[in-house]
Amino acid sequence: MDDQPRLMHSSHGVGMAGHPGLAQHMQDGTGGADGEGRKQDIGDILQQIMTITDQSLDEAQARKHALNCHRMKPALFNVLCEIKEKTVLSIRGAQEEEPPDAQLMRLDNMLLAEGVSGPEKGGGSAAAAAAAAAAGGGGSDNSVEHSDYRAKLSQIRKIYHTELEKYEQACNEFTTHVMNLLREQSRTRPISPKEIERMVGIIHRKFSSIQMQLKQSTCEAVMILRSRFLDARRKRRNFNKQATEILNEYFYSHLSNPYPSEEAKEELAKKCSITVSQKLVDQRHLNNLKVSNWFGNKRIRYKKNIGKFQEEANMYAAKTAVSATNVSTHGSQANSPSTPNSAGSAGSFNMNSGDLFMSVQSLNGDSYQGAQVGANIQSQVDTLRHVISQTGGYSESLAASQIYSPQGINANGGWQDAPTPSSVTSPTEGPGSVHSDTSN
DNA sequence: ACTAATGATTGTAC
DNA sequence: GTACAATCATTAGT
Repeated sequence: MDDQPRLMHSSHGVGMAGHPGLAQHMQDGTGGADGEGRKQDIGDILQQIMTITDQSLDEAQARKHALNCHRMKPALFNVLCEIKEKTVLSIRGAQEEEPPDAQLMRLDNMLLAEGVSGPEKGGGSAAAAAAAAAAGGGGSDNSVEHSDYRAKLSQIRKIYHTELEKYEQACNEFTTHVMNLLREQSRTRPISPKEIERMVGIIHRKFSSIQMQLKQSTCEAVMILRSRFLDARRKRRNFNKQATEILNEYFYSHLSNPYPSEEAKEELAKKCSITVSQKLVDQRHLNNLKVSNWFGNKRIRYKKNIGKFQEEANMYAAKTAVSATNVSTHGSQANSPSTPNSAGSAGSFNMNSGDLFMSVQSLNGDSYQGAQVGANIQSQVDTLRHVISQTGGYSESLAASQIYSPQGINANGGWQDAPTPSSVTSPTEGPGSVHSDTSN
């Protein structure tokens, strides 16, 4: 870095004298007078460079020292600094003081929210398992998934922190290096402390932009991880046995109208521990959607192949029937314990209880004389059909072949479109004993 | 490896 | 917006 004064000096002192051959060569080139002049300059510079090595180090040092000790040096230095400052400010003044970057803030927020940049949360997987257990209730199936996710996340976190540290260290090292360099140079060049400060600022900005890139790629990694592990769309998980049981119970006890209301869906989701591990979106809506999906699939698959589902239907029917009889013997309101929202869900279905009983009567051969049902509770109606099958002493196989005719489904298919659902399976005439739900 | 089951998605109709 | 039907994609049983 001591080349500068030497260079300046030699440009005056040596010139082209030492290498006439080169100068000659330069002059031989084509071009006008202007170009020739420039080539002359270039030749000068080349010459200087070549002669630098010829100079002795001692000589250079001596010259440097003489320059530094010159009595006019401080004054000249100050003037030059001032001029430089003014020029630099006029050039750069506008682009200084940029506002805090919104993008950077977003990235920071996200990293903080994902637990990447925040404080360490205990021992990684242990905390993850606890969190998963807390979130999923009885969801032992997705805790594995969660811990896997957490492990990957902490891996990202680790990489992020080491990289960040590396960058910070490099930044500091580079800053001190540049500062030292500039301080050193300030003895021979007009460099004010202010300029050093500004240079440090520039360096920091450069490094923070690198940091931002790091943050951005970390965010991307987290997003990819999220989508891989937590996006239920991609990674389908079967509901656990208990959840399927609860849903099936509801389905078969509402077979005439298997359309749970929003409230019912919510309750079912809660009961089944169907929870979506996404805090940012409307979780309740997603949970309900899962229940809706299940019912949609169930309806369509049941309708498509009723025979296949008969056994299952009888099983759940027996289950709910038992609980229903238990409830009724206790003299309480006729409401299936598994279907607390049944009353509300019976609204849209285009079939009344009377139709149901018509089918019930025909199915059993005899007309139904059994226990009276509590008015308009649709689930009770459904459930009682199986009470009949049980108290009537029908064998399982017989019940399977007869009881679960799709009383709610007409020939056109679909529960909803059935204008006279009973007509398909029960041509036998018979007035329904209950006509409570005719509001639809 | 093959297949059935099953949760999710998509397109269509109302 | 919802339901249905078809389909996709994954899981689980063999």
